[in-house]
Amino acid sequence: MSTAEETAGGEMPPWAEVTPDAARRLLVAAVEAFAERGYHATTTRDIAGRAGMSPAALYIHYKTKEELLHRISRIGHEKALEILRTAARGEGSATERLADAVSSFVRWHAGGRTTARVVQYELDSLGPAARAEIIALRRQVDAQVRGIIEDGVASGEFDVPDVRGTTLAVLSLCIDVARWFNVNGPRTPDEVGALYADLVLRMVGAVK
Amino acid sequence: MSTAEETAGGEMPPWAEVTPDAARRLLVAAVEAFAERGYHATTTRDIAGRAGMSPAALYIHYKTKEELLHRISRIGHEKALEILRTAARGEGSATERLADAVSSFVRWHAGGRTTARVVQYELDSLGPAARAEIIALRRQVDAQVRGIIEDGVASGEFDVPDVRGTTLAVLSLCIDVARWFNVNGPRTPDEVGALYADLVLRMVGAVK
DNA sequence: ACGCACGCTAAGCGCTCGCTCAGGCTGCGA
DNA sequence: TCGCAGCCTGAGCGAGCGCTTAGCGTGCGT
Repeated sequence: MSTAEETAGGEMPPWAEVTPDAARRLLVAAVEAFAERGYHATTTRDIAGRAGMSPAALYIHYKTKEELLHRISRIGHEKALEILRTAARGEGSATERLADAVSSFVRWHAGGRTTARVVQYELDSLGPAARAEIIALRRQVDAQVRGIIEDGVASGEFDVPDVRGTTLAVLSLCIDVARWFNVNGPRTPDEVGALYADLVLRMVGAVK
Repeated sequence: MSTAEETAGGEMPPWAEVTPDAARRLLVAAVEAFAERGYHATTTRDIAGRAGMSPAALYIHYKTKEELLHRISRIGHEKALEILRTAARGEGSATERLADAVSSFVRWHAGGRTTARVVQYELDSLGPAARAEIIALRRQVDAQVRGIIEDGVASGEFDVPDVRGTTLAVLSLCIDVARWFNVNGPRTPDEVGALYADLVLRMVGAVK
């Protein structure tokens, strides 16, 4: 029940692109199970059970357990990339775009912590081919943030001696939210997003 | 061979307190295996094999596979806490002590990435009792960093609106190093430590 | 010289894993 | 009305898991 609320409330229209309905229910169940226990500690019986099906039903919609993780990871990374791209292509100053990127990226990690956890921490559970595909998406994620920071440096808004290192730190800060954020804790995703946007602007030396 | 070098070079005198010799070899093997594959994906046969022993030998020195993780996690957290306590009790200004704390904490996560990974990311694989013990250690870790930041605010060195949130962010930044740091990458643990210390001083508004 | 305690191994137990397969519902077109 | 296609289940396979047990070799005290 609390899990259902979290998933429904935290993520916008989650996994709407996954069809048919039974395949989506299995995928949502897998996201919850992977986030709670980790990929390797989750059994196919557990996933099927959460979706109200028998273990065999899973294999009608997915070839293997790993295919489930691959699908989740790809869709999740595409969503994350879309969030950052939207912020990076915004019309404001580099300062405004960086604050927007960080706050929305953090909100996604906090609000959709279930999904974000799987996406960010189960990369090594994928096979070589799937992992390579996801790593390529991550490089695009990095490029979005680096682009904004480079813009700010060029316009004189930011003072950043090490652009690549600072980009890494900014992303690192956002991603780690998925590790520690607690839905029942004292902070809302919005609050953490605002706090982190402020901290990141300080990191890049924005005058604000 | 590269694993042996990493362990020997990255961590100072690693696990010297673990005796007898066979128990230490098993524990070191477990750290490597857990870091590479994760706790649940690691088999007792794999651990014993890396230590050059038969699977049964493990159970002479440890009651269960989980006891190995518990021991690793406790020793690792104690080491991390010791690093931060040393920095927090230093004699310099809050600015100097915070820079010292961050750079040494980051160096530990980068240089001993193998250990740090297990310590920071396998908490949920422990049973309730062991997990509670480790969480208590983590609260002490948090208290060290928060103490330095409070000192800096009190002395007027720092400008921090949200001390608890900023403490969280500082620790978060350091801990995530264990996720992304690559021993064969372009940065040394020292370089990352220096960069991150600088970024954190910016986050707390230190004049420097 | 000898016995015994200790550290270790070979073998394997009971169990659960990911995954398969034969068959049974159910709804829709003809 | 009936056949057939698409989903789904019950039962279970082979494999590998954590862990146990019986017994072997070695070194040390006496």
